[in-house]
Amino acid sequence: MKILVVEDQQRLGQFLKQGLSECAYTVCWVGTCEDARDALAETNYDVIILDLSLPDGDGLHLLSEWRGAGFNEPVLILSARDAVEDRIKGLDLGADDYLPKPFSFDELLAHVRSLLRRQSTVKQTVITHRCVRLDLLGHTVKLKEQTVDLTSREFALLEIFMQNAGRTLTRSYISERIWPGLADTNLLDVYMSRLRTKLETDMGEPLFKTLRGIGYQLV
Amino acid sequence: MKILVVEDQQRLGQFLKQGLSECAYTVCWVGTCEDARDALAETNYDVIILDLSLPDGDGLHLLSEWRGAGFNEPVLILSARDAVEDRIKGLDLGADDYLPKPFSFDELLAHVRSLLRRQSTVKQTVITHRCVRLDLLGHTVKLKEQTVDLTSREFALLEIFMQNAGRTLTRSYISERIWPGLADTNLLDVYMSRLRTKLETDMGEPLFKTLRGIGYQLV
DNA sequence: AGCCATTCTTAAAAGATTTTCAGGTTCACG
DNA sequence: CGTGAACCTGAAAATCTTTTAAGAATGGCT
Repeated sequence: MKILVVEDQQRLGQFLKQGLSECAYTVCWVGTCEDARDALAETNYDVIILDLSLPDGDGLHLLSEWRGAGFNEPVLILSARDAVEDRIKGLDLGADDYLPKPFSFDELLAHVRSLLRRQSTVKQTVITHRCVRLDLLGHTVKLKEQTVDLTSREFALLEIFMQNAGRTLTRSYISERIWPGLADTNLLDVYMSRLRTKLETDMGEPLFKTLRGIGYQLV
Repeated sequence: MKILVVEDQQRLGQFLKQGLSECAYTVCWVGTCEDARDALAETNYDVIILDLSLPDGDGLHLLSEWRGAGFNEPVLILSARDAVEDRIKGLDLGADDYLPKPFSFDELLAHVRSLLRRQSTVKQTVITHRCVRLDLLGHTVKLKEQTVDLTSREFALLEIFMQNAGRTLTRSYISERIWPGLADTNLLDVYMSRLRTKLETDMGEPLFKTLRGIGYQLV
């Protein structure tokens, strides 16, 4: 389970990162709005813990930006501001939970568990990786805000990679999934080439890494 | 939107019922565990507001009973107990939110809105109607256990009907959704015919009803 | 460097889907 | 009952997707 912590205070950020890590969560800790934007654009998170007072902007603004862009990860707001109006504003902007500072770490954990439990009953239908967003329900693909038209085989292939981002997938594993019984063809090569020409435009490093003799990997 | 309020204090219960009703929610107010059980067994609610101290039992016990039975309506716990341990216990038993008394009504509303919003983003991925099952994620259709192969246009057309089962859909509405800008063709006729031959096999009454001069309806 | 196996790319054939079109059927209304 | 508009259906044409196949490029190895 991946958690993004957006917190500028050094002490608290460090504390959260360490505490959550010890509970077997994968934690990414950023201290600015800009870094938070980058982090979320890159991968999916299961929960976002968001402090409102950030050096380069308002957390609430960041939240409404995300919701507007279609990100619907559960957000837990962390804030010293305990004015009722602020809490209402936060919830109405799309926050899922609100924990006033100071709080006990155990209580934070309980809130995180609650949000995760809820999330797990909801099937994830949008997968994001780098600047690629795959909507399984809408069957659409976006490459940094631009819609990319993929045929159904192309989509299926990309879906396998997105579901296993970072992992190495062998040729036979992929082929068997998309073209069962059609080994000994070079279909996979052809479709990898097509995906690359459609997706690997103006990107720094390539999206798909070839592992000679083994298979491929979405980096 | 239907809300179940479980609250034994006369004054507070009345206040909540009236306040929420004025916000256009349908409210059912009960004062005991027993009534709450009955109410939930009878119909679905979109949100449950649960007070912990009840005359005939503990609210937390009721909650764990529900979760055990598979009810996963969002539950907002309302409680004077503000000990951290109690809040943690409530959340871990399956509550989605915790509002300590006393609270402002506006804040309660914000929490309710947040819970409802989250609920609505939970997308249904399998739609069933009569003996037709449509899996939006898997992009598959089953007609009483038998898989039916549909092309993507056929699937899109069926999806519109399944999403609006029973409702009358005008020709222009459907056409505009699937073939934007391609009015004045008889594509809809052609595809309705195809869907019918694929789906209306050995069924009693037909699946699609034609409303002459208007459109169609999934019955 | 030179070789070989693997992977990449391109083009064209094969296959499937979508669209068009024309003739047939049904239904409401006079 | 005849008429016309609306709807249905089958089949051909156009388009798009998938597959096949063959030469080019690449990378590891001696």
